[in-house]
Parts: sequence; structure tokens; C-alpha cells
Amino acid sequence: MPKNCNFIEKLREVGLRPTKQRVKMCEVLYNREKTFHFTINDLVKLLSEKMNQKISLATVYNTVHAFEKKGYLKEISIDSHKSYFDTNTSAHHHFFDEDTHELIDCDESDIDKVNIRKNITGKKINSVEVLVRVASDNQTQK
Amino acid sequence: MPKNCNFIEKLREVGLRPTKQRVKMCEVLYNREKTFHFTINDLVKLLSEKMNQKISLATVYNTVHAFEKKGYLKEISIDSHKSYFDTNTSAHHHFFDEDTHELIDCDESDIDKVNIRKNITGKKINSVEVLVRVASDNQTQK
DNA sequence: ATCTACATTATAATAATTCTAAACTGTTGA
DNA sequence: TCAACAGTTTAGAATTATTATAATGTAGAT
Repeated sequence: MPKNCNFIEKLREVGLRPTKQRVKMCEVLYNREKTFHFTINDLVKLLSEKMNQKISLATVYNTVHAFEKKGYLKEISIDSHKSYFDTNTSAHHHFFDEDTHELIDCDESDIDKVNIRKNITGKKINSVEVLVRVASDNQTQK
Repeated sequence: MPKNCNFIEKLREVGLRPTKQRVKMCEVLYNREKTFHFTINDLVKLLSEKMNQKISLATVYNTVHAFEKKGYLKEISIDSHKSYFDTNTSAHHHFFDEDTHELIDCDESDIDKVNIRKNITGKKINSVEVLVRVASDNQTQK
């Protein structure tokens, strides 16, 4: 979903009703310079700051999942205890900063294309995800 | 932890007391031909089948985490809702079968070495993980 | 055999997420 | 314009995965 667009129209295009809550979520997620990585918790905090009226936690979950299904968001698995989402839905890889728990997009030029020599017989490849875990140089890591 | 070893000695070596429960868990995890991928739930089921006496859920969690800390197990993130563990602790990548929710080790020869051209400044790379999601060819996928 | 630190246990607590059922609201079309 | 319906939102309950607690048990040293 490109920034600066008419969110009402965009929502309608994929068959989602442009309700107040959904439009607000679009603004929070897509009216920004860079792609945005967040957990549900982050998003709830942001929304409750930026909205005058409150939004239900269940609505945030529903809406995030509706956006995900429609390809407006991508889920990233890093840590089994939290779901991270990414407003950049194109195929790309990530750095995960284990000090700050921050997720950072890789530029296409950062990582060479991953070459899969042999796939499981009878299956097709849906996606190839690379996660590079990084941390401060001067710190004990597991 | 190689199979066929004396688990009591192995546990002692890393400073874990070889209790009944821990030795039993070693047998279930490491007395097998191939590396083993499992969720806590899988393991609890297996243990309660193979043991005459019962084992507490909390003990399974504690012991899995003790093994992980000592390098006997590796945690794999695939899905934010479940923790998968792997008895193969060497650096290697995975296929994840989205039909069966099965995790499969990649052979070293299956995937070429991933070339990271540019890392985040001031950080060192802790690990590089590739996850290849696969599914049946004749099936609708997201 | 006894002691002590570490383990195990059942249960309670917490956290993340999903479900439920009632109230609400876009949208359609009369 | 407005009634009607289907999709949405909501608060709170339920569920699931995981961790904490505190009492009891046990391995290993003395």
C-alpha cells in the first residue's frame, strides 16, 4: 500500500470496508517515510496515543490479520513469543538486532540471492526467508 | 550430543545433574537415527507415552531450556505461536512444510552459503538462518 | 547416613491471542 | 431517504503457551 494514497479507496479495492478504525490504522501504518516493523503491542500503544477515541484490542488483532490476508502486511517470525509485522510486503530479508529487539530490512544489495539446489520432492517453494541475527561486538551472546 | 553415549556422563560434563527425568529426556531426544524436531507439546506426549511414571509440564520446559542453554538443543522460529526445537545444533537451514507443519533439515549441499555483503555497522553477526517454506504444488497457498 | 543445593512437582499466575455475543455501522437497493 | 442486512467493533471471557511459586524430593558430597 503506497503512502499518500486514498486509504478509503485502497481498502475498498481489496474488499475491506473502510471503517473509521481501519482508515486510522492505515494512516498510522503507511503515512511514514520508511517501512515499519511492529508488534501488536507497539501498534496498540501508537493507536491509543494518536486516536481520540479508543480502539479495542480485538479490533487491532482482527484488522492486522485482515490486512495480512489482503497483502498489506507481512508477518515475520523471529521469536516464538511475539509476532512481528512488516509494512514492506515485498520479498526481502531481515537483520534482527538482539540488543534492541529491532527488526531491520535488508536492502536487496545486502544479501546475494539464496540459491536452493535441491527442494523437497513434490513441493513448491512458497518463500525463502533469511534472518541475520546481530548484536554488539562487545557483549556476551549465547 | 551424539547418540549412543552415556547420557549420565554427558549431562555431568556440562554441569547438569543427571536426574531420572533428564536422562529419560536424553533417551527420547537422542536415541534416534535422524535429528529430531519437536514442539514442547510433541515432547510431552512422547514422554508420557514412553515413561511409566509421569513427568511435569514445568519440568519439560525447564529441562528443554537447560539443554538449550548448554547447547544440546537449538530453538527454531517458524511460527509465532509455537516454539520448535532441533536436536541438530550445528549451523544448518530448514525447510518448513506448510501442509504438515513439519520441519526438515537442509543438507549442507541443498543451499549455497548465504553471502552477506553489508552488515549493520558496529554489530557482529551471530547467526544466519534460512527458512524455505514449501507446500504441495496442487494446493491454494496464501 | 546426613546435609545441602539443586530439581521436580502441582498449581497459580501471566501473556499473547482468539472467541463470543451483543451492539453498531457501511452499503445496497427499494 | 431509509430500512435491512451483512460485515465490524467491542468488552470481556476463554484458550493456549509459557513462566513463577513454594512445598517436597533427590543427587552427590561429607
